[in-house]
Amino acid sequence: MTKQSKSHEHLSRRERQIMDVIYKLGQATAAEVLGGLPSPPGYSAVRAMLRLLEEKGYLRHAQDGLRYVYSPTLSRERARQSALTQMLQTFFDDSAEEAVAALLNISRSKLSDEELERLAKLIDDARKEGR
Amino acid sequence: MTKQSKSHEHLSRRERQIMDVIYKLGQATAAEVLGGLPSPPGYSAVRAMLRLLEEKGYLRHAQDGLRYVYSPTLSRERARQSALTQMLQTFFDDSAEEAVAALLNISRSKLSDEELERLAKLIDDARKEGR
DNA sequence: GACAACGTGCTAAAAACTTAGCATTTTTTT
DNA sequence: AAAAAAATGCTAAGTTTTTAGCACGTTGTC
Repeated sequence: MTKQSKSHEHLSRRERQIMDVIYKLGQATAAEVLGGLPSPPGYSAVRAMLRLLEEKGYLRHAQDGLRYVYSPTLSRERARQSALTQMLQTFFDDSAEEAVAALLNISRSKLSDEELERLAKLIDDARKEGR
Repeated sequence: MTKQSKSHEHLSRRERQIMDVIYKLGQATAAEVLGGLPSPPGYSAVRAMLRLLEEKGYLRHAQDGLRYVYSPTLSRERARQSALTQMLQTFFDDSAEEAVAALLNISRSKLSDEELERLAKLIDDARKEGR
């Protein structure tokens, strides 16, 4: 194994689930996290886990009145990249082309004309830049 | 939580790591899996885990001479979709457009002109179909 | 046909993860 | 100003995951 994506790779199941909820929401309180978990455990289990994740450096919290609001240490931007990279390696033989194709395929119906147009432009830009 | 992707969501850390290796390789023997794992455990730990994953229905094996060659139950194709969908939800607010943009961004340098051209065509097709 | 090499199955212990419960603190309500 | 409500911290127990070790089977080699 060459590179550790440093993040998701290490997390236990619950930890990962919790991080996912927080990334999805941007930031979240214990109660919100609880609401987003599959087979949700008790409230204090979630809190314990959040404390643990913070201790391990994956989360930080800000105080909002009485509550803690947790947010990821690693920016969503970077987490995205890391997750995408890992995904490319695992499922797409490192081929971005195939990944894009799969994405288009999945969301074909959901993409509006405007979105498609913007995408076309993005690719066009990439092509120009390559020259 | 509405939907379980039924696969990765449930797996423990090691289980996930092992499945990733197998998806990456397509299929793999115990020794190959071992070679692909981070902080690799002992050989027999890996074998035990493979047996467990098979028992749980995530893997099947074929015999090749003396060895077992494991492959995923869920086709790579479907696993991809499931992983992408989950990823979209977690990191991209369900926006395929943003995901594609991020992909292009990450692999800008790695994409050849031909690949970009094929992508342009894919998008073009999607646009035509939308009409 | 004995021996080594390679591979598997199984079991039980160690380690890690996950959880609940109680004590404490701060805020809000009456 | 007392009581209730909303949060957190911590500890210890319960459960699951993860691992190593040993027993057994098969194949090849001398």
